[in-house]
Amino acid sequence: MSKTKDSKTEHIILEAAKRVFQNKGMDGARMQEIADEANINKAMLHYYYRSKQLLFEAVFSTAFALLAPQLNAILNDDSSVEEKIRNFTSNYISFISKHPYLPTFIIQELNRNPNFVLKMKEKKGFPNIEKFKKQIALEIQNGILKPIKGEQLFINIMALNIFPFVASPLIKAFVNIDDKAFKQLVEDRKTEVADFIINSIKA
Amino acid sequence: MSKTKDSKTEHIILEAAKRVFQNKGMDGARMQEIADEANINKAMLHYYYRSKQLLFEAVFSTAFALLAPQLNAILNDDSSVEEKIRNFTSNYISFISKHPYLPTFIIQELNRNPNFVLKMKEKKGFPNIEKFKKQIALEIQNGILKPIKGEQLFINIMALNIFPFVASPLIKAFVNIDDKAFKQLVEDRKTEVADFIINSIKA
DNA sequence: ATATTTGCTAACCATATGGTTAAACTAAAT
DNA sequence: ATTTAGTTTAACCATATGGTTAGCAAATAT
Repeated sequence: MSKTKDSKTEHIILEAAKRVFQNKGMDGARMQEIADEANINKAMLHYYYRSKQLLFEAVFSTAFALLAPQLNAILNDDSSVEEKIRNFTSNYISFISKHPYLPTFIIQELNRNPNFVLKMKEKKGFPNIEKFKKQIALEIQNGILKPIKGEQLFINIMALNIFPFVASPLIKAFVNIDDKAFKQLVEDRKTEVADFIINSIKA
Repeated sequence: MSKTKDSKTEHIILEAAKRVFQNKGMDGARMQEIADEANINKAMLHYYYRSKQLLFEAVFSTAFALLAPQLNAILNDDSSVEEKIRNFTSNYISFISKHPYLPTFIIQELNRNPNFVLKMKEKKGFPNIEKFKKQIALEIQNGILKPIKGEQLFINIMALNIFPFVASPLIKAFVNIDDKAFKQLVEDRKTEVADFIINSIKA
């Protein structure tokens, strides 16, 4: 059996690169380490992806493309704000528990190269907050929610859901718990966070 | 005038290293860049700090020592939970606005080297959550607060206060605002966040 | 059957990088 | 004036690192 059109090697490289880049970041990652991880010759990395930068961008785009739809769920879905918050919180925490490095990786690399976010903004499917803002304003007007700016609520939802994963080493240290207890704590947050938010905003 | 005992150069190096490390991280920082930033010969870095690793640790410890007391304020202060939350939120956001790279730097580097957090834990003054937990339990018992676990509340407070700084490029993109509007948004959070939390937990 | 393309490897290259060294300079102590 | 101790510099070193090249073998096209 020969190679498929979209060479299997290319895919193996991307997977290996994902693991290494997400652990070490762009600056900490080494092309040799990626090659070792993929069990191939280092030259193959350049054969398929030309440069470290381009390989990195391939990994980053893939990662971002995985995350974006999760956010669009809360921004563009048609259910009520309360429903959306409950669904999002539960789904998002499940999702990130399966990809724990994702948010840290994305946030770290966007901080390293903020101009990078512009590239992402151009792509279709980039999360947009406008519809969400209108919905919040409407539910406030209808007396369902207490007054709050859509932007602030959105940031709060993001913060409460994402932060524990980004700051896990810090939290484990402060709260003085091991990995197992942390996992449980995060699991509890699936409902905890939604309750916390809704308690706060419901009129 | 000769040099003081604690050589001025040593201090200049530390300041330069702080700027470079906080911008580029351990992996992205270059000793030559730090030397240039300090306007000195690269060998001086090693003369005063032996190695990149030790210079980095000096910077990191300084940074952490700056942040820790801020957290202890909410954990060990004697005022009521509501007061603490209002004070902390306002103070912390003011503080970080002056040192915007601090939390990102610390979180990024702890993720890079989680075993590093153990070193910090040993130091006295390392934030401890026990007293806070007891206080929460007590105020719940007294009917002042709705039931919530101290750990979860603590994480929520951290998340709401710290996350916007850590994820600022992402937030600016999603909410579609420039630096100025972001600054205003963060300023508003000084009271916004406290209200949000207290709304949620007050019985 | 022959030529061409594709996937792949080992060896190599130029440069960057953290770190070292020996000598020079400075200022205070003798 | 000379010694001594601390400070600074230029030059250097070994290694790591991203990237390139020439060639080979299998597959594909002619």
